[in-house]
Amino acid sequence: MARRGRVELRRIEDRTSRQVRSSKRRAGLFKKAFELSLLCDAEVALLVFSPAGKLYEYASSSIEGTYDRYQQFAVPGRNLIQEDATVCNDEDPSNMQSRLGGIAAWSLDNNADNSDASSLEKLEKLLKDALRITESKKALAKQNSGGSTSGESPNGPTGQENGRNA
Amino acid sequence: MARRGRVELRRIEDRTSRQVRSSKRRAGLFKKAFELSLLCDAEVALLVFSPAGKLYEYASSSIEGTYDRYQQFAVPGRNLIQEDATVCNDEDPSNMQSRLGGIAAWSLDNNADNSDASSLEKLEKLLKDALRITESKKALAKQNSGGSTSGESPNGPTGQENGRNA
DNA sequence: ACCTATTCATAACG
DNA sequence: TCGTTATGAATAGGT
Repeated sequence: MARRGRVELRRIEDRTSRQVRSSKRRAGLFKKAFELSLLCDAEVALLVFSPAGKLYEYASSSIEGTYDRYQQFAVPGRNLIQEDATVCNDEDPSNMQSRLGGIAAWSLDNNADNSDASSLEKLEKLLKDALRITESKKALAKQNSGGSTSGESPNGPTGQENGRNA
Repeated sequence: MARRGRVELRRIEDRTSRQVRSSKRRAGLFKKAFELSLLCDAEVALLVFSPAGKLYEYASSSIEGTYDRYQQFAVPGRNLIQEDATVCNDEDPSNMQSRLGGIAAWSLDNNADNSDASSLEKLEKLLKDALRITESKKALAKQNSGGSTSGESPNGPTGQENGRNA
């Protein structure tokens, strides 16, 4: 009733089995990607094309944005804003945060499957609430006219992947 | 000597701990990505920026190539999402999941200072997209298009991997 | 789709 | 940072 042995590291030949595996593993992969971005404050972009040519995507911010950043890394002529990576901030539970937390929880709970009608209605409410708050905050931000661009903490070296650094 | 309980679904506050887990989870994520591409013959592209701004990448073929495919795939659909259900012959649970993941990520990324206009607009877009999908799904009720009818697709066995993980 | 046995991933430590 | 180990998490296969 379970795996007999270790997972074979080659392409699954059986079509049905491969499709089932694909769904499950994809869901797992997306969850892991989300958790990494959440727990470790990383910017993650993930694209998956199934053999059938179907697109699945995840991005902690946006695919385009992250890809842009990636390209900047690859091009030496581009200067990156260099700031220290001392980003240890706290939490600020706000009304918005509560709404978003609900959404996040829903998201994780319904990881692989979300075709349930009642769940969708609940989600819809969460989304509408969050949107309303967003609009309000946006209006307020305009009044203050204070716009600090989003900035992470880019470090220097180009195209470095697996390295230790400080 | 091990996990005392379940994993907290919150940003890791302790800096050292966060970095250690980041490394481990990143490695795990890359491994999963590799396995998915290999076992299920999927095309996978994964970009991760650590909070320190370091780039980690994995692609079963190439980042550029997959992103290219993504653009061709995603852009046409983006303009016509709200069309009649006839256009949406591809039910995509992960798409919703991705958007929600993005929202959740935004949530923890920006809750401390969500007075930034551009960030708010980004969130607004995420919310609206998610809402739209929710509405569509609700309207479609429990109609299931059956996913991929037959599996295989004109995708060559691209079993390459640039991964650098153990 | 759901369940269960088993492997896998990984948090806490040394 | 590396290795070990106990425990939670993911998941292959069956139902």
